Amino acid sequence: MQISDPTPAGHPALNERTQHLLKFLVERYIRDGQPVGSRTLSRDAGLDLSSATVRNVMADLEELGYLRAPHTSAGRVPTARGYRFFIDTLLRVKPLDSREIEVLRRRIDQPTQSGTELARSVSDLLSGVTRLAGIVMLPRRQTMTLRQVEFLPLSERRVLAILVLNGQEVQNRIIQTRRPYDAAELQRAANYLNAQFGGRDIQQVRKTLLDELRETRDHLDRLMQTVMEMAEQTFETTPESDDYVVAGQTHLMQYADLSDLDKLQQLFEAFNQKSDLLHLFDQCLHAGGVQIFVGEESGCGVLEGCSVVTAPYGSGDQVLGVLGIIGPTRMAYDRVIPVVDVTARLLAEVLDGQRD
Amino acid sequence: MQISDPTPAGHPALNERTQHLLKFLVERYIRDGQPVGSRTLSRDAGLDLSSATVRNVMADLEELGYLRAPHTSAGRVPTARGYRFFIDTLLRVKPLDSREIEVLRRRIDQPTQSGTELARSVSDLLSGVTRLAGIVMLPRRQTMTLRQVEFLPLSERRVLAILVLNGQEVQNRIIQTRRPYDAAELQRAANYLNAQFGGRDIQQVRKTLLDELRETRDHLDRLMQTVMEMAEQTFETTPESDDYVVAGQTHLMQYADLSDLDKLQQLFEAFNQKSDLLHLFDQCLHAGGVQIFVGEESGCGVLEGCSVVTAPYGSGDQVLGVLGIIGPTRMAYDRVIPVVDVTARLLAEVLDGQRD
DNA sequence: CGTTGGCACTCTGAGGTGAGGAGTGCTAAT
DNA sequence: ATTAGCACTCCTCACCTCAGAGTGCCAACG
Repeated sequence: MQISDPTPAGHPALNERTQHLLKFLVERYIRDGQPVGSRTLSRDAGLDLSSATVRNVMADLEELGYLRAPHTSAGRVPTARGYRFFIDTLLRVKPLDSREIEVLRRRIDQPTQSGTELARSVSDLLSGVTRLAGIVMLPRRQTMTLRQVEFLPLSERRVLAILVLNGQEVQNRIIQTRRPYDAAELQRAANYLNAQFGGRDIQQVRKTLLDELRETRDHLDRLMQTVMEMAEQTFETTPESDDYVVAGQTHLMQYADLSDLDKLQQLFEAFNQKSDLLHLFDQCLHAGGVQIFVGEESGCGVLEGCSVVTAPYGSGDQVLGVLGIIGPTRMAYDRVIPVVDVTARLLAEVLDGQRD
Repeated sequence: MQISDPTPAGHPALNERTQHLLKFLVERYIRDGQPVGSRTLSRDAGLDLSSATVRNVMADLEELGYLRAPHTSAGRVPTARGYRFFIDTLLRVKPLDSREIEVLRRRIDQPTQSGTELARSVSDLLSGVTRLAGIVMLPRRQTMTLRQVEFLPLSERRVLAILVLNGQEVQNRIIQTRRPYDAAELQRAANYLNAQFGGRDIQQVRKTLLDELRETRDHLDRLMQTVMEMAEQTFETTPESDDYVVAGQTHLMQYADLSDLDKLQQLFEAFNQKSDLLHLFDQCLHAGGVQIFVGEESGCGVLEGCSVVTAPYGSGDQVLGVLGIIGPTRMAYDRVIPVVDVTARLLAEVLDGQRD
């Protein structure tokens, strides 16, 4: 597994002792959620140092921006920068054992009717295992390959267009037509489109057709006119179905770190809003591995106090989407990271399997 | 508009003055969210009574279970029973003016691709207008009429079944077949099904087919075998797509009445769980008008402190589903009720319009 | 020179107190 | 039946205190 850092920031060299103390402090804070004081470190960190010495080290770490003290006499807490350093250079991830992986695989590899359904079940899984909010972005429309298109007359001027994409995803659109079409005409148009464009990228299809239309303009034969009218609406703005699926939002209400109702509400609204998070996930599409955003690193104001762990998933060598979790900055990274990583891999496997 | 009471409870007769005071108190409490004291009522209720007299009346109302005092010196608050009486016999609803109705109509009567999309947009509307959580239950699968069915071969052993229901709703199912079918066979099977069962209720279709299968058993001709294998999976457990759609849950976080994080979390989980709420809405399907559940009247523990206002909507004389809102018990019923009522009517209109 | 014990200092959070206010219930007078 | 008056209760808030935790700094130590 490779973990990439979205905002590589220079970290000054720290001696081993300092690193060890920082690591211990972050781990302890993640475990207990309480600011960690010098005494605790002196006692439990296993370094045989007096609390006074630890205090000096902590003062240095605070100077460097890795720690901060909520108030004068309250021990120290990691800052976003502290978490960053912890994740980048101190964290040792616990790989999942094969039994756990098997459980995940079984839960992902269930027969599903649609991409959305699969995404929902995977995000459920993520949120269930991590007790955080799970997110699965759906395969992007751009990278969809047209497998088959069919037209079904519904009534006089309404035609149902059916798109089969990537061999498992089916989309419907209802088209209002300018004139009535009969079944035979529609069949011919579909045949033409399938013959010409089957296996091609859907965006490309759209572009090619538009170009063709522009060139040949008026002298289209009847078949091509039909094809054009159908295709125009079929491939137009592909229906923006749900772009991602969230599960387990309610888990976030349990973390004291986020218990401010206002913040929480803004966060939930961001989940519904989607645009901000989509932007964030877009950035992770081509990261080639687990990516972590701590606190406001994501550039997203509402994510203050939250971390996001993502991994792209793909079928074959093609990136299809991104999945991940959102939780409080104070989360068990050593566990969450491998879960996200493995889930992405398993999802890829399953998608590969469904390809025929 | 008729408002029906799900739990008709006998109310002892109250003299006019008492009713007036109760009405004023509830209205004031809904407006301000503060317990209302005898002085306030004596001053503002317009009855020219001393606070002492009012106190006597309030003591009676408390005795009857309509009011309660949060603590000794804190004025009175309506109980669930108090709200109930208020709604049943004191409330005067403010009808929407035609301009508001027009705005609603426009927002509902947008072209949509599917029932789910329409439901989402309507629940968005409900939650936006009322600043509560809006819920729209989708048309029940039972009452769906089969308009058309088509089969599309996807690969060797996978067939895409397309169901057109009620003239606007389209459903897809991918079917794994026992043996390969070619397009012509599938076409014949679809033709048969359409001819035999077009316009019939989908559950009925399923039942009829099953019966037929049981009777004729082994001596089915090839066409009927195809039909059976297809139909079996197509009409089987109709895919349990989302049963209802919720919007604006986050609004509920703003009400101090519900600001207990634990409660709120349970409530949100109930939204996801769906089963409890579905049960509740089922009860409203045939109520024939706006129905209101105050507090725990719904029988649903998590709805403590919440009220639910529902109305069934239908197309023609057929009930299709239920829509409504959920909010704190302390809500502006005089405004919410007509909004829910009118929205249900408008949705029915729109559905009628889309029928062809 | 890094490390340590000691000490004064700061800040939080829990618990206690007391005044002010709001509202009640009761009673006796109207 | 209604009302004024009064004693009473209870909440809220501001204020205080005090113990506990943790710090920063300094001087001493190996």
